[in-house]
Amino acid sequence: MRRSRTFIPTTKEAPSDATLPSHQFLVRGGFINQQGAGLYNYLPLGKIVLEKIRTIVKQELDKAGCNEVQLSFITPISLWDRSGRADTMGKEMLRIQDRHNNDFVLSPTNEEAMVELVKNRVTSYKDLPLNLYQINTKFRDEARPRYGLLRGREFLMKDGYSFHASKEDMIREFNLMEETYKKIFTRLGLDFRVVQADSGAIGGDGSKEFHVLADSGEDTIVVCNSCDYGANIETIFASEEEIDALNEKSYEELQSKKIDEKCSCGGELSFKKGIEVGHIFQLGNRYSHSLEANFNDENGKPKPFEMATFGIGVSRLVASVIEQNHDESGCIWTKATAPYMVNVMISNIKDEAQVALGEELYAKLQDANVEVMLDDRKDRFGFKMKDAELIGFPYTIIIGKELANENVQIFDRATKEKTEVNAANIYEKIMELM
RNA sequence: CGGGGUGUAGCUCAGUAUGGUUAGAGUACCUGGUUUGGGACCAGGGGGCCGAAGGUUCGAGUCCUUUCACCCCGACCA
Repeated sequence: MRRSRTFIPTTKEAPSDATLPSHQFLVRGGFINQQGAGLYNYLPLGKIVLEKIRTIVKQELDKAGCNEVQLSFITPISLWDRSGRADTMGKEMLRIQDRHNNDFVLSPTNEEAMVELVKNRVTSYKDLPLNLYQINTKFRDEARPRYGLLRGREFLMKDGYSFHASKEDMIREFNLMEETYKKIFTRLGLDFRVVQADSGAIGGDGSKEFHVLADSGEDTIVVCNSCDYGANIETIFASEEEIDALNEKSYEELQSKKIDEKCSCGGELSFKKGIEVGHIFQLGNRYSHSLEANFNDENGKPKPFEMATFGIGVSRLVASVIEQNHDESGCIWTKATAPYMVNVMISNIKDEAQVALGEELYAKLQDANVEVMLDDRKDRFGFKMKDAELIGFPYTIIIGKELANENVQIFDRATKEKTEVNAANIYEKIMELM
Protein backbone atom coordinates (compact mmCIF):
# COMPACT_ATOMS: atom_id res chain seq x y z
CA MET A 1 0.00 0.00 0.00
CA ARG A 2 1.16 3.47 -0.79
CA ARG A 3 1.19 5.69 2.23
CA SER A 4 0.13 8.62 0.09
CA ARG A 5 -3.13 6.85 -0.68
CA THR A 6 -4.07 5.44 2.69
CA PHE A 7 -6.35 6.78 5.35
CA ILE A 8 -4.11 6.78 8.41
CA PRO A 9 -4.81 9.97 10.33
CA THR A 10 -1.92 10.07 12.80
CA THR A 11 -1.67 12.86 15.31
CA LYS A 12 1.00 14.29 17.53
CA GLU A 13 -1.33 14.69 20.46
CA ALA A 14 -3.52 12.10 22.11
CA PRO A 15 -7.10 12.82 23.05
CA SER A 16 -7.14 14.14 26.59
CA ASP A 17 -9.25 11.30 27.91
CA ALA A 18 -6.90 8.52 26.85
CA THR A 19 -4.92 7.30 29.85
CA LEU A 20 -3.54 3.93 28.77
CA PRO A 21 -0.73 3.49 26.24
CA SER A 22 -2.86 1.27 24.02
CA HIS A 23 -5.64 3.82 23.96
CA GLN A 24 -3.31 6.73 23.24
CA PHE A 25 -1.21 5.03 20.60
CA LEU A 26 -4.07 3.31 18.81
CA VAL A 27 -5.85 6.65 18.48
CA ARG A 28 -2.72 8.65 17.68
CA GLY A 29 -1.57 6.03 15.19
CA GLY A 30 -4.85 6.21 13.31
CA PHE A 31 -5.96 2.66 14.14
CA ILE A 32 -9.21 3.52 15.84
CA ASN A 33 -11.34 6.47 16.79
CA GLN A 34 -14.01 6.89 19.36
CA GLN A 35 -17.60 7.13 18.28
CA GLY A 36 -19.23 7.34 21.69
CA ALA A 37 -18.74 5.94 25.17
CA GLY A 38 -17.30 2.48 24.67
CA LEU A 39 -17.86 2.60 20.91
CA TYR A 40 -14.99 2.60 18.45
CA ASN A 41 -14.48 2.77 14.73
CA TYR A 42 -11.72 0.70 13.21
CA LEU A 43 -9.82 2.63 10.56
CA PRO A 44 -7.81 0.78 7.90
CA LEU A 45 -4.84 -0.07 10.13
CA GLY A 46 -6.99 -1.12 13.06
CA LYS A 47 -9.15 -3.22 10.80
CA ILE A 48 -6.12 -5.04 9.43
CA VAL A 49 -4.84 -5.87 12.91
CA LEU A 50 -8.26 -6.98 14.06
CA GLU A 51 -8.61 -9.28 11.06
CA LYS A 52 -5.15 -10.74 11.59
CA ILE A 53 -5.98 -11.67 15.15
CA ARG A 54 -9.35 -12.99 14.12
CA THR A 55 -7.76 -15.14 11.43
CA ILE A 56 -5.28 -16.71 13.83
CA VAL A 57 -8.06 -17.46 16.29
CA LYS A 58 -10.11 -19.05 13.54
CA GLN A 59 -7.26 -21.09 12.10
CA GLU A 60 -6.34 -22.66 15.43
CA LEU A 61 -9.94 -23.37 16.38
CA ASP A 62 -10.70 -24.96 13.04
CA LYS A 63 -7.58 -27.06 13.38
CA ALA A 64 -8.91 -28.28 16.74
CA GLY A 65 -12.16 -29.34 15.14
CA CYS A 66 -14.40 -26.39 15.96
CA ASN A 67 -17.08 -25.17 13.55
CA GLU A 68 -17.51 -21.48 12.86
CA VAL A 69 -21.05 -20.11 12.65
CA GLN A 70 -22.51 -16.66 12.86
CA LEU A 71 -25.56 -16.01 14.96
CA SER A 72 -27.82 -13.02 14.60
CA PHE A 73 -26.64 -10.13 16.71
CA ILE A 74 -30.12 -8.99 17.59
CA THR A 75 -32.09 -11.63 19.45
CA PRO A 76 -35.69 -11.75 20.66
CA ILE A 77 -36.12 -11.20 24.37
CA SER A 78 -38.10 -14.45 24.60
CA LEU A 79 -34.84 -16.34 24.16
CA TRP A 80 -33.57 -14.75 27.34
CA ASP A 81 -36.80 -15.16 29.23
CA ARG A 82 -36.57 -18.92 28.91
CA SER A 83 -33.15 -19.15 30.54
CA GLY A 84 -34.00 -16.60 33.17
CA ARG A 85 -31.23 -14.26 32.10
CA ALA A 86 -33.59 -11.57 30.90
CA ASP A 87 -33.87 -10.73 34.58
CA THR A 88 -30.43 -11.68 35.89
CA MET A 89 -28.33 -9.94 33.23
CA GLY A 90 -30.04 -6.70 34.10
CA LYS A 91 -29.13 -3.48 32.43
CA GLU A 92 -26.04 -4.88 30.73
CA MET A 93 -28.35 -6.20 28.05
CA LEU A 94 -29.35 -3.35 25.82
CA ARG A 95 -32.97 -3.75 24.87
CA ILE A 96 -34.56 -2.36 21.76
CA GLN A 97 -37.96 -2.48 20.17
CA ASP A 98 -38.87 -2.96 16.57
CA ARG A 99 -41.71 -1.19 14.77
CA HIS A 100 -44.20 -3.67 16.12
CA ASN A 101 -43.07 -2.91 19.67
CA ASN A 102 -41.56 -6.35 20.01
CA ASP A 103 -38.63 -6.56 22.43
CA PHE A 104 -35.14 -7.52 21.35
CA VAL A 105 -31.68 -7.38 22.85
CA LEU A 106 -28.26 -6.73 21.39
CA SER A 107 -26.56 -10.03 22.24
CA PRO A 108 -24.00 -9.76 25.03
CA THR A 109 -23.23 -13.50 24.78
CA ASN A 110 -24.91 -16.43 23.10
CA GLU A 111 -25.41 -19.48 25.30
CA GLU A 112 -29.15 -19.46 24.76
CA ALA A 113 -28.99 -18.90 21.04
CA MET A 114 -26.41 -21.61 20.57
CA VAL A 115 -28.37 -24.12 22.64
CA GLU A 116 -31.52 -23.32 20.69
CA LEU A 117 -29.61 -23.82 17.47
CA VAL A 118 -28.43 -27.28 18.46
CA LYS A 119 -31.57 -28.36 20.25
CA ASN A 120 -33.65 -30.81 18.19
CA ARG A 121 -31.03 -30.78 15.45
CA VAL A 122 -28.44 -32.75 17.33
CA THR A 123 -30.48 -35.54 18.82
CA SER A 124 -28.14 -38.50 19.25
CA TYR A 125 -25.02 -39.26 21.23
CA LYS A 126 -23.59 -40.32 17.87
CA ASP A 127 -23.58 -36.69 16.77
CA LEU A 128 -21.52 -35.61 19.75
CA PRO A 129 -19.18 -34.00 20.59
CA LEU A 130 -19.74 -30.74 18.80
CA ASN A 131 -17.93 -27.43 19.21
CA LEU A 132 -19.51 -24.36 17.61
CA TYR A 133 -18.10 -20.89 17.78
CA GLN A 134 -18.52 -17.49 16.28
CA ILE A 135 -16.40 -14.36 16.12
CA ASN A 136 -18.97 -11.65 16.27
CA THR A 137 -19.85 -8.31 17.76
CA LYS A 138 -21.10 -8.32 21.31
CA PHE A 139 -22.78 -5.51 23.14
CA ARG A 140 -22.72 -5.06 26.88
CA ASP A 141 -24.07 -1.83 28.21
CA GLU A 142 -21.35 -1.41 30.82
CA ALA A 143 -22.01 1.06 33.58
CA ARG A 144 -18.64 2.56 32.89
CA PRO A 145 -16.81 1.76 29.68
CA ARG A 146 -13.16 2.85 29.74
CA TYR A 147 -9.59 2.21 28.72
CA GLY A 148 -10.26 2.41 25.00
CA LEU A 149 -10.59 -0.98 23.37
CA LEU A 150 -9.97 -2.80 26.65
CA ARG A 151 -13.41 -2.11 28.00
CA GLY A 152 -15.75 -1.08 25.26
CA ARG A 153 -19.46 -1.64 25.21
CA GLU A 154 -19.41 -2.90 21.66
CA PHE A 155 -16.58 -5.33 21.10
CA LEU A 156 -15.50 -8.29 19.04
CA MET A 157 -15.43 -11.56 20.92
CA LYS A 158 -15.01 -15.14 19.92
CA ASP A 159 -17.49 -17.22 21.84
CA GLY A 160 -17.50 -20.99 21.56
CA TYR A 161 -19.80 -23.63 22.98
CA SER A 162 -19.25 -27.34 23.07
CA PHE A 163 -21.80 -30.12 23.50
CA HIS A 164 -21.03 -33.52 24.92
CA ALA A 165 -22.61 -36.79 25.91
CA SER A 166 -20.61 -37.08 29.11
CA LYS A 167 -18.80 -34.94 31.60
CA GLU A 168 -15.57 -36.80 30.83
CA ASP A 169 -15.78 -35.85 27.19
CA MET A 170 -16.58 -32.26 28.08
CA ILE A 171 -13.44 -32.13 30.22
CA ARG A 172 -11.42 -33.59 27.36
CA GLU A 173 -12.63 -30.76 25.14
CA PHE A 174 -11.98 -28.23 27.87
CA ASN A 175 -8.36 -29.39 28.04
CA LEU A 176 -8.09 -29.37 24.27
CA MET A 177 -9.30 -25.78 24.21
CA GLU A 178 -6.78 -24.81 26.86
CA GLU A 179 -4.03 -26.13 24.60
CA THR A 180 -5.58 -24.46 21.58
CA TYR A 181 -5.76 -21.12 23.39
CA LYS A 182 -2.10 -21.45 24.33
CA LYS A 183 -1.27 -21.94 20.68
CA ILE A 184 -3.30 -18.90 19.70
CA PHE A 185 -1.68 -16.56 22.22
CA THR A 186 1.76 -17.97 21.47
CA ARG A 187 1.25 -17.36 17.76
CA LEU A 188 0.18 -13.82 18.51
CA GLY A 189 3.55 -13.33 20.18
CA LEU A 190 2.14 -12.56 23.61
CA ASP A 191 3.56 -13.20 27.07
CA PHE A 192 0.61 -14.76 28.85
CA ARG A 193 -0.37 -17.02 31.73
CA VAL A 194 -3.17 -19.48 32.24
CA VAL A 195 -4.62 -19.02 35.67
CA GLN A 196 -7.05 -20.84 37.83
CA ALA A 197 -10.09 -18.63 38.00
CA ASP A 198 -12.76 -18.21 40.56
CA SER A 199 -15.12 -20.86 39.35
CA GLY A 200 -17.99 -20.13 41.66
CA ALA A 201 -20.43 -22.92 42.25
CA ILE A 202 -18.94 -25.36 39.78
CA GLY A 203 -15.65 -25.76 41.58
CA GLY A 204 -12.55 -27.71 40.71
CA ASP A 205 -10.79 -26.94 37.48
CA GLY A 206 -14.02 -25.68 36.00
CA SER A 207 -12.75 -22.31 34.92
CA LYS A 208 -9.47 -20.96 33.61
CA GLU A 209 -8.52 -17.48 32.54
CA PHE A 210 -5.85 -16.45 30.10
CA HIS A 211 -4.02 -13.28 31.05
CA VAL A 212 -1.69 -11.17 28.98
CA LEU A 213 0.95 -9.83 31.35
CA ALA A 214 1.02 -6.03 31.30
CA ASP A 215 1.64 -3.27 33.80
CA SER A 216 -1.76 -1.81 33.18
CA GLY A 217 -3.66 -5.07 33.66
CA GLU A 218 -6.78 -4.84 35.74
CA ASP A 219 -6.42 -8.21 37.39
CA THR A 220 -3.82 -9.29 39.89
CA ILE A 221 -2.49 -12.78 39.42
CA VAL A 222 0.10 -14.96 41.10
CA VAL A 223 2.58 -16.73 38.85
CA CYS A 224 5.44 -19.15 39.38
CA ASN A 225 8.87 -18.35 37.97
CA SER A 226 9.75 -21.92 37.07
CA CYS A 227 6.55 -23.66 36.04
CA ASP A 228 3.44 -22.46 34.29
CA TYR A 229 1.32 -22.27 37.42
CA GLY A 230 -0.82 -19.21 37.75
CA ALA A 231 -3.82 -18.18 39.78
CA ASN A 232 -6.12 -15.25 40.03
CA ILE A 233 -5.74 -13.85 43.52
CA GLU A 234 -9.45 -14.24 43.95
CA THR A 235 -8.93 -17.99 44.17
CA ILE A 236 -6.08 -18.09 46.68
CA PHE A 237 -6.73 -15.27 49.11
CA ALA A 238 -9.56 -15.85 51.46
CA SER A 239 -10.79 -12.41 52.34
CA GLU A 240 -12.24 -9.64 50.26
CA GLU A 241 -10.02 -7.19 52.14
CA GLU A 242 -6.85 -8.95 51.08
CA ILE A 243 -7.99 -9.11 47.47
CA ASP A 244 -8.98 -5.46 47.38
CA ALA A 245 -5.73 -4.41 49.01
CA LEU A 246 -3.73 -6.31 46.40
CA ASN A 247 -5.77 -5.03 43.49
CA GLU A 248 -5.14 -1.47 44.56
CA LYS A 249 -1.40 -1.84 44.50
CA SER A 250 0.47 -0.62 41.49
CA TYR A 251 2.59 -2.80 39.29
CA GLU A 252 5.80 -1.65 40.97
CA GLU A 253 4.47 -2.24 44.46
CA LEU A 254 3.44 -5.75 43.52
CA GLN A 255 6.80 -6.50 41.95
CA SER A 256 8.54 -5.96 45.25
CA LYS A 257 5.98 -7.80 47.34
CA LYS A 258 7.21 -11.23 48.37
CA ILE A 259 5.09 -14.30 48.78
CA ASP A 260 6.19 -16.63 51.54
CA GLU A 261 4.75 -19.84 50.20
CA LYS A 262 6.53 -21.75 47.48
CA CYS A 263 4.88 -23.14 44.42
CA SER A 264 4.21 -26.88 44.56
CA CYS A 265 7.02 -27.27 42.02
CA GLY A 266 9.40 -25.52 44.39
CA GLY A 267 9.60 -22.29 42.39
CA GLU A 268 9.16 -18.75 43.63
CA LEU A 269 5.75 -17.17 43.41
CA SER A 270 5.24 -13.53 42.54
CA PHE A 271 2.47 -11.11 41.70
CA LYS A 272 1.78 -9.81 38.22
CA LYS A 273 -0.84 -7.66 36.59
CA GLY A 274 -2.79 -9.27 33.79
CA ILE A 275 -5.36 -8.41 31.15
CA GLU A 276 -7.93 -11.16 30.81
CA VAL A 277 -8.13 -12.07 27.14
CA GLY A 278 -9.59 -15.54 27.37
CA HIS A 279 -11.81 -17.54 29.63
CA ILE A 280 -12.82 -21.18 29.37
CA PHE A 281 -15.58 -22.53 31.50
CA GLN A 282 -17.19 -25.87 32.24
CA LEU A 283 -20.89 -25.24 32.13
CA GLY A 284 -22.33 -28.68 32.75
CA ASN A 285 -26.02 -28.77 31.91
CA ARG A 286 -27.08 -25.41 33.29
CA TYR A 287 -28.40 -24.17 29.95
CA SER A 288 -29.24 -27.46 28.31
CA HIS A 289 -31.33 -28.31 31.33
CA SER A 290 -33.24 -25.05 31.60
CA LEU A 291 -33.77 -24.88 27.85
CA GLU A 292 -34.63 -28.57 27.67
CA ALA A 293 -31.97 -29.35 25.12
CA ASN A 294 -31.54 -33.12 25.17
CA PHE A 295 -29.96 -35.88 23.16
CA ASN A 296 -30.66 -39.59 23.26
CA ASP A 297 -27.96 -41.73 24.86
CA GLU A 298 -26.99 -45.33 23.98
CA ASN A 299 -30.12 -46.58 25.67
CA GLY A 300 -32.39 -44.16 23.88
CA LYS A 301 -32.85 -42.13 27.04
CA PRO A 302 -32.98 -38.34 26.74
CA LYS A 303 -30.23 -36.47 28.59
CA PRO A 304 -29.31 -32.80 28.66
CA PHE A 305 -26.06 -31.93 26.90
CA GLU A 306 -22.93 -31.51 28.94
CA MET A 307 -21.56 -28.17 27.86
CA ALA A 308 -18.52 -25.97 28.09
CA THR A 309 -18.03 -22.42 26.90
CA PHE A 310 -14.94 -20.69 25.58
CA GLY A 311 -14.33 -16.98 25.11
CA ILE A 312 -11.59 -14.86 23.59
CA GLY A 313 -11.70 -11.07 23.59
CA VAL A 314 -10.59 -10.40 20.04
CA SER A 315 -10.82 -6.62 20.03
CA ARG A 316 -9.38 -6.53 23.52
CA LEU A 317 -6.38 -8.44 22.15
CA VAL A 318 -5.63 -5.58 19.77
CA ALA A 319 -5.13 -3.31 22.78
CA SER A 320 -3.40 -6.02 24.81
CA VAL A 321 -0.66 -6.40 22.22
CA ILE A 322 0.13 -2.72 22.65
CA GLU A 323 -0.19 -2.71 26.42
CA GLN A 324 2.49 -5.35 26.46
CA ASN A 325 4.55 -4.00 23.57
CA HIS A 326 5.11 -0.26 23.34
CA ASP A 327 7.61 2.42 24.25
CA GLU A 328 7.48 6.19 24.51
CA SER A 329 7.36 6.53 20.72
CA GLY A 330 4.38 4.30 20.06
CA CYS A 331 3.29 0.83 19.10
CA ILE A 332 5.57 -2.18 18.73
CA TRP A 333 3.49 -4.82 16.96
CA THR A 334 4.44 -8.45 17.14
CA LYS A 335 5.18 -10.07 13.80
CA ALA A 336 1.84 -11.84 13.79
CA THR A 337 -0.16 -8.70 14.50
CA ALA A 338 1.68 -5.97 12.60
CA PRO A 339 -0.59 -4.25 10.06
CA TYR A 340 2.36 -4.12 7.68
CA MET A 341 5.61 -5.98 8.15
CA VAL A 342 7.85 -3.62 6.23
CA ASN A 343 7.71 0.11 5.71
CA VAL A 344 9.79 1.26 2.77
CA MET A 345 10.56 4.88 3.47
CA ILE A 346 11.72 7.18 0.75
CA SER A 347 13.44 9.85 2.75
CA ASN A 348 13.42 12.57 0.12
CA ILE A 349 10.77 12.16 -2.52
CA LYS A 350 12.57 14.65 -4.78
CA ASP A 351 15.60 12.42 -5.02
CA GLU A 352 15.10 10.32 -8.14
CA ALA A 353 17.50 7.58 -7.13
CA GLN A 354 15.71 7.15 -3.80
CA VAL A 355 12.33 7.01 -5.51
CA ALA A 356 13.58 4.51 -8.06
CA LEU A 357 14.95 2.14 -5.45
CA GLY A 358 11.92 2.56 -3.23
CA GLU A 359 9.53 1.72 -6.04
CA GLU A 360 11.59 -1.23 -7.14
CA LEU A 361 11.81 -2.65 -3.64
CA TYR A 362 8.14 -2.04 -3.03
CA ALA A 363 7.21 -3.96 -6.17
CA LYS A 364 9.55 -6.85 -5.36
CA LEU A 365 8.29 -7.21 -1.81
CA GLN A 366 4.71 -7.13 -3.01
CA ASP A 367 5.49 -9.87 -5.50
CA ALA A 368 6.94 -11.88 -2.62
CA ASN A 369 3.65 -11.43 -0.72
CA VAL A 370 5.26 -9.33 1.95
CA GLU A 371 2.86 -6.92 3.61
CA VAL A 372 4.58 -3.71 2.66
CA MET A 373 3.91 0.00 2.96
CA LEU A 374 5.68 2.50 0.74
CA ASP A 375 6.09 5.85 2.43
CA ASP A 376 6.06 8.01 -0.67
CA ARG A 377 4.84 11.18 0.98
CA LYS A 378 6.42 14.53 0.41
CA ASP A 379 7.28 15.00 4.07
CA ARG A 380 10.66 15.24 5.71
CA PHE A 381 12.76 12.48 7.18
CA GLY A 382 12.04 13.21 10.83
CA PHE A 383 8.32 13.41 10.31
CA LYS A 384 8.18 10.08 8.53
CA MET A 385 10.35 8.38 11.13
CA LYS A 386 8.17 9.56 14.00
CA ASP A 387 5.17 8.38 12.09
CA ALA A 388 6.69 4.96 11.44
CA GLU A 389 7.60 4.59 15.11
CA LEU A 390 4.13 5.59 16.22
CA ILE A 391 2.45 3.09 13.90
CA GLY A 392 5.00 0.44 14.78
CA PHE A 393 5.99 -1.36 11.59
CA PRO A 394 8.43 -4.08 12.70
CA TYR A 395 10.90 -2.96 10.01
CA THR A 396 11.41 0.29 8.19
CA ILE A 397 13.80 0.39 5.28
CA ILE A 398 15.25 3.87 5.15
CA ILE A 399 16.19 4.91 1.67
CA GLY A 400 17.91 8.21 2.30
CA LYS A 401 21.04 10.19 1.89
CA GLU A 402 23.24 7.15 2.47
CA LEU A 403 22.09 5.93 -0.90
CA ALA A 404 24.77 8.20 -2.35
CA ASN A 405 27.21 5.68 -0.82
CA GLU A 406 25.14 2.75 -2.11
CA ASN A 407 23.72 2.13 1.36
CA VAL A 408 20.30 1.96 2.93
CA GLN A 409 19.31 1.13 6.50
CA ILE A 410 16.99 -1.30 8.17
CA PHE A 411 15.36 0.23 11.22
CA ASP A 412 14.20 -2.32 13.76
CA ARG A 413 11.21 -0.90 15.60
CA ALA A 414 11.57 -3.01 18.73
CA THR A 415 15.23 -2.17 19.35
CA LYS A 416 15.33 1.13 17.44
CA GLU A 417 18.61 0.01 15.93
CA LYS A 418 19.58 0.93 12.41
CA THR A 419 21.57 -1.52 10.38
CA GLU A 420 23.51 -0.33 7.37
CA VAL A 421 22.95 -2.54 4.33
CA ASN A 422 24.34 -2.31 0.83
CA ALA A 423 21.49 -1.18 -1.42
CA ALA A 424 22.12 -4.04 -3.80
CA ASN A 425 21.49 -6.58 -1.03
CA ILE A 426 18.55 -5.00 0.71
CA TYR A 427 15.90 -7.27 -0.74
CA GLU A 428 17.68 -10.46 0.32
CA LYS A 429 18.48 -8.97 3.69
CA ILE A 430 14.94 -7.99 4.55
CA MET A 431 13.59 -11.33 3.34
CA GLU A 432 16.02 -13.07 5.70
CA LEU A 433 14.70 -11.11 8.64
CA MET A 434 11.16 -12.36 8.12
C1' C B 1 -25.76 3.69 39.58
C1' G B 2 -23.43 6.86 43.72
C1' G B 3 -19.40 10.97 44.03
C1' G B 4 -16.58 14.53 41.13
C1' G B 5 -15.19 17.03 36.54
C1' U B 6 -15.35 18.85 31.46
C1' G B 7 -18.05 20.57 26.89
C1' U B 8 -15.04 26.98 22.77
C1' A B 9 -11.54 25.44 15.28
C1' G B 10 -10.08 18.46 13.00
C1' C B 11 -6.84 17.95 17.78
C1' U B 12 -4.67 20.18 22.58
C1' C B 13 -6.36 24.19 25.20
C1' A B 14 -6.80 29.88 26.75
C1' G B 15 -10.94 33.30 27.46
C1' U B 16 -15.99 32.45 31.95
C1' A B 17 -14.36 34.89 39.24
C1' U B 18 -16.03 41.02 37.50
C1' G B 19 -21.38 40.30 30.82
C1' G B 20 -19.39 45.01 26.58
C1' U B 21 -14.74 45.80 19.84
C1' U B 22 -15.05 41.49 14.63
C1' A B 23 -13.91 34.95 20.00
C1' G B 24 -8.04 33.58 20.55
C1' A B 25 -3.25 30.54 20.64
C1' G B 26 -0.56 26.15 19.34
C1' U B 27 -1.06 22.27 16.11
C1' A B 28 -3.41 20.32 11.73
C1' C B 29 -5.29 21.96 6.76
C1' C B 30 -4.92 25.08 1.82
C1' U B 31 -1.52 28.57 -1.60
C1' G B 32 3.36 30.19 -2.87
C1' G B 33 8.48 30.02 -1.81
C1' U B 34 12.81 28.08 0.79
C1' U B 35 14.10 23.36 2.85
C1' U B 36 15.04 17.57 3.03
C1' G B 37 18.51 12.41 8.50
C1' G B 38 14.53 12.94 13.75
C1' G B 39 7.22 15.59 13.93
C1' A B 40 11.19 22.29 9.36
C1' C B 41 11.12 27.86 8.06
C1' C B 42 8.92 32.47 5.81
C1' A B 43 4.59 34.81 3.78
C1' G B 44 -0.51 34.54 2.82
C1' G B 45 -5.30 31.94 3.58
C1' G B 46 -9.73 28.93 4.93
C1' G B 47 -12.07 27.01 9.12
C1' G B 48 -16.56 28.26 15.07
C1' C B 49 -24.69 28.48 15.89
C1' C B 50 -18.62 28.78 22.26
C1' G B 51 -22.74 20.94 23.52
C1' A B 52 -28.40 21.85 23.08
C1' A B 53 -33.00 24.41 24.70
C1' G B 54 -35.16 28.12 27.39
C1' G B 55 -34.52 32.59 30.43
C1' U B 56 -32.29 37.45 32.59
C1' U B 57 -30.22 41.87 30.01
C1' C B 58 -29.75 47.41 25.75
C1' G B 59 -26.05 43.46 25.19
C1' A B 60 -24.46 36.41 27.01
C1' G B 61 -18.84 32.04 25.41
C1' U B 62 -19.29 34.55 30.30
C1' C B 63 -25.20 35.01 34.69
C1' C B 64 -29.86 31.63 35.84
C1' U B 65 -32.86 27.08 34.77
C1' U B 66 -33.38 22.61 32.19
C1' U B 67 -31.26 18.94 29.26
C1' C B 68 -27.65 16.01 26.51
C1' A B 69 -22.80 14.17 25.87
C1' C B 70 -18.07 12.75 27.35
C1' C B 71 -14.32 11.82 31.15
C1' C B 72 -12.37 10.55 36.09
C1' C B 73 -12.87 7.78 41.27
C1' G B 74 -15.84 3.83 43.17
C1' A B 75 -19.46 -0.73 42.65
C1' C B 76 -19.76 -4.46 38.04
C1' C B 77 -17.47 -7.06 33.56
C1' A B 78 -14.33 -10.66 27.39
